[in-house]
Amino acid sequence: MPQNDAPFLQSLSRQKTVTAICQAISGWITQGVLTHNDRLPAERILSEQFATTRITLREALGQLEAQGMIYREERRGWFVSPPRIIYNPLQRSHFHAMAREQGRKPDTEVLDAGEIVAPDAICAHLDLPAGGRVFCIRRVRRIDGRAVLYVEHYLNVAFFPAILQEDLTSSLTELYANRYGIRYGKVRFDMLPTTFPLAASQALKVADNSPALFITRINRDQYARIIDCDLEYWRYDTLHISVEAE
Amino acid sequence: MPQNDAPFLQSLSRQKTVTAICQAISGWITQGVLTHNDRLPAERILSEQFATTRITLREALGQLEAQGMIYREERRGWFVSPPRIIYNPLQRSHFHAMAREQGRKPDTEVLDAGEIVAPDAICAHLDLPAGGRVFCIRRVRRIDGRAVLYVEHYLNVAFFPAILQEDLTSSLTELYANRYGIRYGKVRFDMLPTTFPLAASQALKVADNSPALFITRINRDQYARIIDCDLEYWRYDTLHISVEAE
DNA sequence: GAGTGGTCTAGACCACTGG
DNA sequence: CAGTGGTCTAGACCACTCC
Repeated sequence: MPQNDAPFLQSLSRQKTVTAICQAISGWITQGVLTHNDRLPAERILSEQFATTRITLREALGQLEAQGMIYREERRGWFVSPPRIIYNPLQRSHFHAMAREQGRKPDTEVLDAGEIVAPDAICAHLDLPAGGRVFCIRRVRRIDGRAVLYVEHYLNVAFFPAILQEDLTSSLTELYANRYGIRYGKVRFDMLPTTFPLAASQALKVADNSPALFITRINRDQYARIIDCDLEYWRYDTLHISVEAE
Repeated sequence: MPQNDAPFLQSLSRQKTVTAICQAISGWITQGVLTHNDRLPAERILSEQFATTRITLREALGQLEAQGMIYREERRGWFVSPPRIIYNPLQRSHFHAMAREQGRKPDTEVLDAGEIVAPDAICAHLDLPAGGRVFCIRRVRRIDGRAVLYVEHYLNVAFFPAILQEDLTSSLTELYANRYGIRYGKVRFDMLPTTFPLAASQALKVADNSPALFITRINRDQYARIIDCDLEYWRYDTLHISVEAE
């Protein structure tokens, strides 16, 4: 029997099984059969529906994932991606305000926070001598309950005495302004698509090979002093970067 | 026979076959056994070397691809990724200069160029009434011989009479300045990770499901008039975006 | 025409989630 | 503990590239 004989949808168009599955599932999504954060049927069910194997079905799911149409949660299943968040990394970061302005529900969890000897890369970013000390705050941030961002903040200790005693679940931007009189000035950011490092994939409960958007922000205050830097790992289907120059 | 009995490297550490393969191959690359744009051995050879199946081997290659460590050319094989290009989308685009400054060899091919009725999305970007006419230039750009960017330029016809008669393989930026006295001013750009559309994947000869970085730039001139927009599709392992605010 | 990657089949066991 | 996704086996044919 030729391999491509029967499978679903191919009676009409001579296309690949994987393509046919992608079109069918994205049709469900665009036509509203499935909506944001809905869970897809189990892989075995789907592979049966499409008269194919799980391997082939997973190939199709992987492509929809790459398009940002669906996402997966480790060992829990596949879900329909919600709309992307519009993010301007040049603006003074304000995760909660940004999310709320776009009609979404933000949430922040502090994984841990402490004073540490800065890794060399961080010293370079913050213009500190090697072996300098920094506050390190690791947080997970959610949109509508879905963990989308793992971030490590490294703060120059000189500017923020006793900040670890503060409530770190809210906006650092506000804390800087209200408690220390420090406002964000110039920002530099670097961004590259890659995969999650282990710490991030565990915190976000995604497969450790999932694609991610890695963004480094180096922030200065109103006097152009480097005050902190952020290493941000975003689920890569959550963001729409939008930047307007001055 | 238990599935995980023999495969390569697992005698020492109890890790997944896929992980072991990824580590081995990335070791070859970091240790210089393979360098930029070198071709990897055939999949069948590799799967034999690692005592596994092609499916499993391809899973590993897919992960290295997601990390940006290797890339593939449709039906030709797998290759070691060269270093990323550093790109600041806020700067007046200048592909050739950018590449040369970073010690790379740029190259541009014009696929086609003509005057067309602008799609609605383009009219919105250029602030034109629906059905407005634009020049459309489609190009493929290479770095060190590797096709990395498929771009569609849409120019407001009012600003660039007879531009289609010019040499379009070189920099549009220079052409604008030298021939029309138009310089880039403010830029807006939007960026989202997704996959290549068909036209782009064919032009770049990549699998049509490959991940891509989709960047839209809307460019104004020195008088803040919108003069053109670019739809850029980059191989996503080629770029390191770096932006410094004013 | 030989060899390569692209696609697909038809199963299996394991580790974890969630009731 | 049932069910799910994660991982893996051992093959096969096709379409294309390159010699």
